Amino acid sequence: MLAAAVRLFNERGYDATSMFDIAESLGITKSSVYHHISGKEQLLQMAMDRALDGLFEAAGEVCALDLPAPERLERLVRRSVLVLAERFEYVTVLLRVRGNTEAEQHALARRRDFDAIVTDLVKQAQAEGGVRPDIEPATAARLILGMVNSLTEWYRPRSGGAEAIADALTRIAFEGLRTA
Amino acid sequence: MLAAAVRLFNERGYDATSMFDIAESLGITKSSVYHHISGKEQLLQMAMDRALDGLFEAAGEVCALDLPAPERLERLVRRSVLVLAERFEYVTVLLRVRGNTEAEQHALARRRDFDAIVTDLVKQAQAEGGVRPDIEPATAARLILGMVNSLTEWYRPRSGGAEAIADALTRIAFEGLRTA
DNA sequence: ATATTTACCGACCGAACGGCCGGTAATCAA
DNA sequence: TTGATTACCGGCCGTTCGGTCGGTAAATAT
Repeated sequence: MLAAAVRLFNERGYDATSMFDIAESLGITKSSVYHHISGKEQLLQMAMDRALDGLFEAAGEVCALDLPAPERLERLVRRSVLVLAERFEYVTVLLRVRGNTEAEQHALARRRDFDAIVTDLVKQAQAEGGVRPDIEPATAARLILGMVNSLTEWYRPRSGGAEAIADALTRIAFEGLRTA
Repeated sequence: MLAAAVRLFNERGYDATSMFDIAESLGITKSSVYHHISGKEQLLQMAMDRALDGLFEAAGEVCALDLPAPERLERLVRRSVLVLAERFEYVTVLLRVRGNTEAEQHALARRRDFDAIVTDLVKQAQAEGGVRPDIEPATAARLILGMVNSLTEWYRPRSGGAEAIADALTRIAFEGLRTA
């Protein structure tokens, strides 16, 4: 049922999806939906949590590795792509919330925490050398994560392996498009 | 008035912004708003057009230049950042629409056209050499544009010049983060 | 001074929404 | 078999929304 709701949220947007729509897509009535969940917002909350938990799990594992910072950064970027692909619809929901409710604001705060982890990794990588120091760590982190998060706009789980995308993305992020 | 509406659209989302909200922020009543415009959707339409027109103007100018493809690609990426910064709130609105109405679908189609222009530029750049050929042009274009578009999520017009961001972005896109 | 246009308003409408309630039918444990 | 739990439903409620309508007052034109 969460899956059905999330699919609709992504098709038409959270606000534009009614409880009736969700019920209809499950072949039951609106009342029956309320037998299983407490309200529309709970569905949103569950979706966002599923996305955030995946991201933080990846961050925790990567940060625990005993590797040079640039290597950890690259691994976290790659892992983020894979998490996004794996929990695609949940992350898509997450990346679209605007902070209209308390639950959404809490999710935004967790996103900022994740950003801070990546920013810190960039800073470390610059200090250790191996990552160019002429770009502000926060800017670099946001641009790279922006690239990762943009997957929600066009990546479709069917369209080839996430690994290929992760390769292309990390290649651009760390080596750039230019050959000459 | 368009500016006021767009600001609210970006603060709370299009659906979550009522005509009353817009009227209130202008110090007039809802009825008065309808004296100036035909409906909520028209405001959205105008906002999206303003964003798309800027993007296509940039694309038209850059494509007309007599330069190597890699150079044109880099210039278009940079110009896109500047357009996004200049028409920040309008582009933000544009990048959030999900295609729920006919007008939104038309806007999505125009966005795809813009993507196609960038994709084509990447392809040309690969053919001429100067851009790595081991990444699918469509993938590269989407990742780079994703990076550009992510600005709507964190860039704030006050926070320093757009040129600095454009520099950082094109540097990452074309040369990558790595130094070693 | 008069006529016309422009900007605005209060009151209202129908539709859609999230959510609630009382009741029913199936499932399952004893 | 019976009692309780689970899943489900139709119908309803209060609210909010986008949008309309008839009318008023100020500005502008003649």
